[in-house]
Amino acid sequence: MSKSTDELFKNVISHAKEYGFVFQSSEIYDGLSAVYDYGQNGSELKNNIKTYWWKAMVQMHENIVGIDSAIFMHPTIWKASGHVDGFSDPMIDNKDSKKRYRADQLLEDKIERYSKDGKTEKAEKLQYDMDEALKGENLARLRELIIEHEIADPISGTRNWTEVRQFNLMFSTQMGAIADEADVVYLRPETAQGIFVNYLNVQKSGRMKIPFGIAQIGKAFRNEVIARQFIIRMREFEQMEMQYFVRPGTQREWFDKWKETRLKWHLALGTAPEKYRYHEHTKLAFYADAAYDIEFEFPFGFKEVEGIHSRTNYDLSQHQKFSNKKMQYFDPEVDPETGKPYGNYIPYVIETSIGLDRMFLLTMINAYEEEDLSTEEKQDSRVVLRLHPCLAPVKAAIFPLIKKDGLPEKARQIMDRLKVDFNLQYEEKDAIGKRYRRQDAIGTPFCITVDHQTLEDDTVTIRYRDTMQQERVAVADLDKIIGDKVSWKNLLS
RNA sequence: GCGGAAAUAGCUCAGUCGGUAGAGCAUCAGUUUCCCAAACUGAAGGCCGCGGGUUCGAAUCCCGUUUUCCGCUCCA
Repeated sequence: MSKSTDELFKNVISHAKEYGFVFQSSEIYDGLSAVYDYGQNGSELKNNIKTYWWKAMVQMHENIVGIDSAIFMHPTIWKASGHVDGFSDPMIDNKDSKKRYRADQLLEDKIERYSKDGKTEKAEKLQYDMDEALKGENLARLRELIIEHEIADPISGTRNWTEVRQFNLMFSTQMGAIADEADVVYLRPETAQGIFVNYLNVQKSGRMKIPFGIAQIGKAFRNEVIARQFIIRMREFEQMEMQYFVRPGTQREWFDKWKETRLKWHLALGTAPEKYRYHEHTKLAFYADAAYDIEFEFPFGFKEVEGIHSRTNYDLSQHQKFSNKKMQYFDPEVDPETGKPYGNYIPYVIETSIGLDRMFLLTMINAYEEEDLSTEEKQDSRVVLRLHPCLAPVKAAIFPLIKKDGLPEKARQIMDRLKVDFNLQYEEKDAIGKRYRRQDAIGTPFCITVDHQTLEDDTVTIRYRDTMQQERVAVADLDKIIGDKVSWKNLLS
């Protein structure tokens, strides 16, 4: 990371706090690690990003519908999805090599070696001890076994081990008043499962025909081992996911289509294309048959913003198995090869999953500019957020040029009419130039100034954030001028 | 989780040898009425992250802890 980009990132974080975009959670109590709150401008920006996504995905596609599923779900769902077993391994670190191992894996290796060396008795004894420890979830016992059997790190060769810890990325809590094993529920680690378990409900009640999609925006929770880099990795975060259900065999074609469609969505905001790249997963997760990430070049390097995964029929098949409910879809369309309908099958799924918080950060970084406005006479600069007008938290600010002569009253009148349609701010404090700069800092695309001439001919000046140019326009035309620039048509057509 | 660094006003940061905290910007009120950070006057804002210890005395030294950043690690 070069000094200047490092500096830039720090400045964006400071700016985000100073102007009410992002605060650390529970700051007055020293903060809560890797949890953040969105402030008055941040929540507006975040909502606008959500709206852009929702409109692009749901509203613009006749065959995609949205849902809003609960964060709590039946615990068995997480067994079916692989989240319970797949990420609750006992881990141990070697302090010298700084490598992390699965404790049971280390013991298994040792058992194998005992067997090979003909020490069958020892092998059996260790196997028994280990099974007992695992069954009882006795982590301390697992560590004892590693120490007792003098297991050394294959890299460092030392036996300088940490405690054995259970890493489970899911947060759990109890449902019901009495704490009981059976009442454990998890906070969802992804929103996708809420879509899968509702797939039949939506398909039937919405009379959806394949291919169709179900979209959802919502919070997800992961108890990350380490969470850093501001809001890049948070313990509580928000995802915007769409699962697209397709006929088996067509997944590649839809995968390619969504891969392109999603990148276009990003680029429509005006981001330089070289800031984005695809990253192909070479090592695929157990449920996937293809996976690409859309990565953005953050100041600290390219990071995943969105994943497009071909999830096969893994999730639906698993839910069919665990719930004993048929997850199949009857496809009446005629297969040209056989001349018969495609019939019953479990659909394949293409997933697009974007991290809303990362998208938010990306948008802030992209928009942030420290502009040098110095002339020969004086030094001058401004911080401006060049947000797309559709995303800007405040669409326009209305200023009386001065605080008297009836100008504030006139400005209020205009404000009252426009605020029905647009999120506006009114300011009369300080010199006009300062007010302009304050709006630049939060990315407001327009500033409307009411001056003495306004009282005579009902015209105002409108000042553009990006060019700092001003124009004199009729008050009556303001709705259209602002409306045109902040219309979603600019992004969706 | 390991190693390193840091934490002082809303933001960016000073703070000497251990002697009870400052600046710039920002904020608020007033004067001024001006189209790109104007000026002037005034005000508010800090248990120096938190908890211990050493000391007559700690923002400063020591220990612990929390949070943040960097590297490694992790990320079904």
